[in-house]
Amino acid sequence: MAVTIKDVARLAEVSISTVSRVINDSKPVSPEVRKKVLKIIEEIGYKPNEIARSLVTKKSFLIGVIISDIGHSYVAEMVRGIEEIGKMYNYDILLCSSYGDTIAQKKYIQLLNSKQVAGIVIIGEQLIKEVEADIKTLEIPFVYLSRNSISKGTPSVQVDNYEASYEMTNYLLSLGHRNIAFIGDIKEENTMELQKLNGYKDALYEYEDAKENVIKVKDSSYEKGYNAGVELLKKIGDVTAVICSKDEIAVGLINYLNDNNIVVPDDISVTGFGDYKIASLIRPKLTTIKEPFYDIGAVAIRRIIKEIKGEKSQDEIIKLPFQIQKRGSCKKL
Amino acid sequence: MAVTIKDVARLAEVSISTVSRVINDSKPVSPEVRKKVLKIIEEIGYKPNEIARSLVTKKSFLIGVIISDIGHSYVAEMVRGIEEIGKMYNYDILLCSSYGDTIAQKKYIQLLNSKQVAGIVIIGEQLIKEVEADIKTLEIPFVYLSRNSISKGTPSVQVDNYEASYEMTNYLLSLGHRNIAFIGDIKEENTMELQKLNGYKDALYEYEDAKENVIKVKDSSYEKGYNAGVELLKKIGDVTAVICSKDEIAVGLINYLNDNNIVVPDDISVTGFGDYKIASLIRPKLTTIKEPFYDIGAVAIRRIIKEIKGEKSQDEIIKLPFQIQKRGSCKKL
DNA sequence: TTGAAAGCGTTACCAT
DNA sequence: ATGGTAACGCTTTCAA
Repeated sequence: MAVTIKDVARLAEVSISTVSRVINDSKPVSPEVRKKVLKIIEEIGYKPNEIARSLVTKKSFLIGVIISDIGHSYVAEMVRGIEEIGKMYNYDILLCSSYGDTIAQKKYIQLLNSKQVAGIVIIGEQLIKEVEADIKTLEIPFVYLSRNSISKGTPSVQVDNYEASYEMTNYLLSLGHRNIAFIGDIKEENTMELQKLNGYKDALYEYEDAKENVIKVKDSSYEKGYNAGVELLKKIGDVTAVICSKDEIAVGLINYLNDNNIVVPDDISVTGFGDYKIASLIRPKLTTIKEPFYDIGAVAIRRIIKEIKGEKSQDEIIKLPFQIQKRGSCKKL
Repeated sequence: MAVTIKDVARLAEVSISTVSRVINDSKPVSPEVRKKVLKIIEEIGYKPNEIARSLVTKKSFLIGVIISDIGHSYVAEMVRGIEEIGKMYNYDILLCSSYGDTIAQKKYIQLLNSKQVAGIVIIGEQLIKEVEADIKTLEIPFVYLSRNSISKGTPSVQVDNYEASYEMTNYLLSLGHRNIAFIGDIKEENTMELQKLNGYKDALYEYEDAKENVIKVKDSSYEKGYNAGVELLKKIGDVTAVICSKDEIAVGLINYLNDNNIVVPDDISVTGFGDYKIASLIRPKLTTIKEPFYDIGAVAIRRIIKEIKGEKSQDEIIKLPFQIQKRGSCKKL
């Protein structure tokens, strides 16, 4: 049996209330007593039982993080941000992978609630309204993070996708490209992808000689990017640059082009979105939008901690700055 | 205030003991009463408070996972395995990233203990004896996972690195290569790297015309692999194939060779170790040893759960099968 | 089969 | 400034 507050109290010859006060700095304790208690604590290596603590305070210093899949490097980055900043405030991370399954998400939300988590972060491609409703009834501070979808009225942290896409398109235009294709996972609900598409379109709009070319893919995977290459090839000679809405798509596309003896960037320029780890590992290195995933996680958890402390946050959606990473996959025309 | 066992008891007109028995199936309850209780539970959506439960049972259904860095894809894979299998047994994952810092690891061990975790998995490049000692005093089931170091007498799950390296070397030999270099992060403590080196050496030993060439790197990173290329180039023309002890090293090396107009696999064959995600994303695709990281995590957690249930495990080190993934980075001489 | 009550290790209120 | 004690929500003896 581990040592408890009672042992400390007995050995220090004070009441457990006093020991509690010393541990929590909750009420004044005379210096001598404090010293004595601290000494005993040190001696017998007492550690407060967090479980008992949580039971009475109803706070667990646990942040539930429901993710789609830790295998995605951007998710891992976000989790890092959440964890590292959380730890600074003594919060620990309870990890739950849903693999996009709504049932699992709902189950985890209940589970997290029963573990009395202080906050919840959901990271996923999409936030189902049902899940959102579930979480809101709990009155637990929460933030939704995605690289993909937007949920109106839900606290979130992200970059300005429209702006990023606009700037990237402009960059390609400035390089002399006029026939720039856009490959994206565009669905009605996928608002971020739509924002990117709009940024692309609006940038092109300012150039009379620019031509729009949109290829839709069903999801944002390496394979879909690879396959999109087939459709793109029908347009080659025509298209000189491609904006991909995700790095995976770009990498898949580059591999397809490579496998078909089309040289990036000599024959065609390619850009991505995200700046995942792989972006600087492949050859040519990928020109892409650097999304600050770590910071997104960090800001999300800060926001939650703020809310725990009672400071209601201001904006629903916090926008973080992005950057264009110019690398070898693009070339002046 | 959430509904508690008392509410259920009141509404079902039974005692809380009975409700408890129904929830836990711990003692016989008459069918009618059970049904009534279950109905109420369903109706009011009662979920037992896990915290209160843990307090009395001293079990938390939490598995502490202390990792180096979730950013490494192999770590992410292991965590996936741990999490997914853990969930099947109702265990949740408490994630702690140490970034290799011993102090942090020790702190987390105490923290996990105070949260009354049922088991601990440590994933890291190295397990410091001090940390190991700490954990062993706790008498919490634990497993150490690494892609790198071995800790004698510590429960672990891994592949047979010697065998894998031996087979990979043999594969290259069978392709006609005789001047095969080995690049590894070899330090005294790094026993896995040493095992790989020995596998390589022993395989070569059987061929009289085979030549040994070992390049040591300081750690297993992409950069070190890239830089190892410099040293390797001094030997080129001579060396026709390179075994890298990690995929990162191999990818770094391939990029270096690529940047210096040396064609893989035409001029030189390269192999890796791990089969991280990137291995099949780069061009040429990397021939490598597929280590079953997901399964390693899965087996580790199974082992812990077994131990929780009182079945002491058999072997200290469980060996899992590996596979050689033959891809484009190697060529017949 | 069921209920009453003790107890898990804390915190927080109420006295003193 | 300090101590006593109820309460947190549950499990688990002990009796009935």
